[in-house]
Amino acid sequence: MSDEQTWPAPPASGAGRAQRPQKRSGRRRAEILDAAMTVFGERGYANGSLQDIADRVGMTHAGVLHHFGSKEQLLIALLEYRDDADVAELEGHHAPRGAPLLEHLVDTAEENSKRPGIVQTYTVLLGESVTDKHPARNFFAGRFAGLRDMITSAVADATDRSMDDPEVIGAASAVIATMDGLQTQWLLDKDAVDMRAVVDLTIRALVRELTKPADVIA
Amino acid sequence: MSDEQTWPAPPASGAGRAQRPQKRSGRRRAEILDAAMTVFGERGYANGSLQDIADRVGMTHAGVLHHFGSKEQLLIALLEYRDDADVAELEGHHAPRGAPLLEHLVDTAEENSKRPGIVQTYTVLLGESVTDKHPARNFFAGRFAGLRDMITSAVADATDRSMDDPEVIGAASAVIATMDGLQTQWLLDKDAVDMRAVVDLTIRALVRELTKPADVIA
DNA sequence: CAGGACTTACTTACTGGTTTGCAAGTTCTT
DNA sequence: AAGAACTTGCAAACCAGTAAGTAAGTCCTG
Repeated sequence: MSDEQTWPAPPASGAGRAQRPQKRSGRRRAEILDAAMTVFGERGYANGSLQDIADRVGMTHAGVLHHFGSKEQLLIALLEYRDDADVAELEGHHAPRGAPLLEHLVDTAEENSKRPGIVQTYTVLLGESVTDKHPARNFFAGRFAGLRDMITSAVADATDRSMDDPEVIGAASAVIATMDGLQTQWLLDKDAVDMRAVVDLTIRALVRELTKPADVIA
Repeated sequence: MSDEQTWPAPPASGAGRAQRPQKRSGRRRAEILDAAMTVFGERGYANGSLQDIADRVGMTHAGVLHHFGSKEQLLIALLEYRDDADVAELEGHHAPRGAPLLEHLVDTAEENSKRPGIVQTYTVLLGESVTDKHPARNFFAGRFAGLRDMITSAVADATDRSMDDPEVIGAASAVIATMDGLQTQWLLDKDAVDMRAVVDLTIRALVRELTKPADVIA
C-alpha cells in the first residue's frame, strides 16, 4: 500500500523499458529499515548517521541513499514501516474496538516490556519529534490524534458516557500519556517499573472515576 | 553548592586551588545556560551546537568552552542549574510534602502550560537521555527515583496505605508518567490537551482507586 | 530465444559543510 | 602585573549528498 510513494521515483523514465524494482530490493530495503531502527534507537535520529546504518547491512552510505533518497525520507519510511508492522500484528491477533481495546492496551504494555529495542526507538524519536521542524513531528501528532480518538471511544464505551465529554477525552489522553511516560521511566531503570501492572491500575482507576454514580450513597 | 564542580577546572596549574572568577563571570555563565536551554530545547542536545549557543549570547563558541570546558559539561551544568532554579521556586512558594504535594502537582501542570519553552527542553532532553551512554541518563534516572519516592509518600499519605505497597508505588509512577506523557502530547498539539484538568482527573482517579473500602456496598 | 535497450543496485571518490576542542594571543579587570 | 575572559585560527573528524562508473538484472523486439 504505502510502497509506491516511498520509492525515490525512477530518475526520468521517458519511454520506460524496465522500471520495476528488482526482487532483491524489497528485502534489502527491509534490512536497511531494521538497521535504521536500531541505530536511531541507540543514537537518535540527529546523532545516528547513514554510515552507521550502512555498516550494519554491509554497504556504503551512498547505497542507503540510493534506496531512500535522503536521510529524512528514510526516517519517514521507517515510521510508516513500523506502523504497518504494528497494524499487521494487531489485525493478526484481532482488531479490538470499544471497551476490549482497554484490555488490549494492558497486554500491549506487557509485550512492550519484552522488546526494549523497539520501545527505545519509539521513545527516542518521539522525544526528538518535538524539536522545531523535526521530520517526525507530523507523524507523531497524527498518531496521537488517532490514538486519542480510538481510546476516547473505548472509554466512552466502558463508562457509558459520551465521546464528546471532556473528561472522557481527558481520560484517553491520560491513558496514552501513562503508557508513554512509563516507557521512559522503564528504559532508564527496568526494575523500577512494572509497566503492565501500572497501566492496568491506571485504566481501572480512570474507568471507575468516570463511572461515579454508585458512590452517591456514601 | 553545585558550583565548584561545574567549573572547567583551572587549565592545568599543578595543584589547582580555588581561583576566583571575576564578577561578570557568574552573570555570563547564566546567560550561556539560558541560551543553551533554548537551543537544546529547539534543536536537541545532539543537534544543537555550541556555535548556536554562542551566537545567542554574542560570543564565539570557544568562549563558551572557556566557561564550561566541554559541551557535555555544559549540559550537566544546565541540568543542575534548572534543578536548582526549580527547587528555589518551589521553596519560595512552600515546601509541600505528604498529601498536599498532589495538589501542588496539579498546579505545576497548569504553570507548565504557560511556559512551553522549558517544557520543550525538558521533554527533548528526557527523550534523548535514553539513548546509549547519553550524558543526561544518570541525571534523569536519579530524578525519577527521587520523584517516585516523594510522590509514593504523598500517595501513601492520601490513601492511608503503606509506602511499601506496590500499588502505591505504581500510582506514583503513573502520576509522573502522566505528567511527562501529557507534555509530549501538548507540545505536539497545544489545543488537544488540557494538562491541568487531565493531571487532576488522573490523580483523583488513582487516589480513589487506592481508597477502595467504600465500594463494597454496591 | 538472442541481443540490444534500458534500469536497478550498488561503489568509489569527492564536495562543501559543520562539528568539537585546543593553542596561543589579546584585552579587560582587579 | 597577573590572571580571567575572551578572540582568532586551526586541526581532525564526521556528515549528508552528488556524480560518475560498473555489474547485473529486466524487458522488448525481431
